[in-house]
Amino acid sequence: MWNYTLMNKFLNEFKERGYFYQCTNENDLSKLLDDEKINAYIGFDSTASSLHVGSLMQIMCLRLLQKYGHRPIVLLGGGTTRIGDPSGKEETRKILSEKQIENNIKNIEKVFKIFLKTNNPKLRPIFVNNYKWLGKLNYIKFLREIGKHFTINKMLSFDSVKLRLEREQSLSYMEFNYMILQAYDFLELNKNKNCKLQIGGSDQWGNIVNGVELIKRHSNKHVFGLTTPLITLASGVKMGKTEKGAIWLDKKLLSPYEYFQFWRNTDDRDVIKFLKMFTDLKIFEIEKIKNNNINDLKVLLAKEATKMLHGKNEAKKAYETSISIFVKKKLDDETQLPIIKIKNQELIEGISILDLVMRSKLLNSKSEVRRAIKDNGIKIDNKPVESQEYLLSQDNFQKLDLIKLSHGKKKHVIIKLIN
RNA sequence: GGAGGGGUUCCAGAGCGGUCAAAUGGGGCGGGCUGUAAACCCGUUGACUUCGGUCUUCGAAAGUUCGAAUCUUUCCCCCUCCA
Repeated sequence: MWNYTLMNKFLNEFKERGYFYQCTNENDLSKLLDDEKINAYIGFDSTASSLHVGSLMQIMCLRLLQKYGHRPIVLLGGGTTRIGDPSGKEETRKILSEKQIENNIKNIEKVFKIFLKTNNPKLRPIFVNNYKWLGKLNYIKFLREIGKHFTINKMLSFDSVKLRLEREQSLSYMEFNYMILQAYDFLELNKNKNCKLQIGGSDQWGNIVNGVELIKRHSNKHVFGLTTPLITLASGVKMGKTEKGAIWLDKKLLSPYEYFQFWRNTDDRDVIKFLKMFTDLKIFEIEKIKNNNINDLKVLLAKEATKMLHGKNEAKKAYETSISIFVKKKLDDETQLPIIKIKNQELIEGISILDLVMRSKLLNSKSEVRRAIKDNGIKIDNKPVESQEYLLSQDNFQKLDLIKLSHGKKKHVIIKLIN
């Protein structure tokens, strides 16, 4: 068993925080990290316009790396996104247009500029787009130089391929090549950016190993791969996906308040784990407080996580919004809840509750609203609306020019009167 | 290329001429209990509705029938076995 105290500090913390799953050669990597500051990369999927919390652990890995003086390389796969990774995919992906991919990449970069912000120019993240090299590959040359290092026998044995074949799901030749392209990315980054380590989720193991071996065969250099575990929530669901939609790391897609709430609603069993994984709190500090009131810890988690992504101010506002809703049950103008404006004039005729809820986007159809009302699920200022005939009128705004419209206990919207 | 089996509402999966907007389970949503947790219990889960109904859905199109998810024909897709 490897002795923790002898292990490289970065690796040590990497493990303590729960990021570690597998490594191609732990001892040698530990030595390398002791001896020099390296460049390491992680590739990110660019099929959506933003990343969601499912990628957060990878981002945190780069952040940690940076903290120990190593330089992160962020690969946004303009090239591989055009192909699609078959790992864990039930079906062939749809192919995105060039424009879309370029836009996605631009937007995703912003997230890294937040998480990997630094004053040290030597540690600034390097952004690379593999389309730059993959886009101009010469097929024959590529087969001769790179393709010769891969055997079909071996490729067939990788889970990403094997599973698809076993389930008799079709796997296109295009997708079959994905792993070679990813291996080639590593080779390219090793040559041009002196990148010696690739990190990825455990599902990337096969792809990463391929890269390590390719570099060994092609350039006779020893590089490393490191994977993180797949995080499943205590409830058994894969992290980051909720029925309502993904937890995006972009305030245009998910408000800071909703992001805060996501963390605030963490399952009890996951709280300590998440504090370690997704905050900057020191491990020993977390150990000290781990028996504190569980709800206080959830608030701490939510505050820290929100602060990291959206900044101190937004985090504070998100916290205050949550307090005003769940504790004080009072409204104020500073809220981060969505605000729906209505004109005084509209109140003369009155606005039907059906239309109002539709405008608030709290629900998607009038039928849903009717049902929700029947189930006591629609509330105005915490009082259930009793009839679908309910009309919003000037009477609702006697005291304040704000009212709160809610669906259930957790989804709220502010209705604001304007002239 | 030959022989069979199948495509059903978010998912899995029943239905196999009217009583079917379609059983059941999962998931989702709401309510209760609580701690903005878990577990549990209850309700709900196509759209529109003047709450009487109306409209659109069972791979696609055409047809038989008073009436089709259910029968026929053609087409598309998936699977199993044989060559």
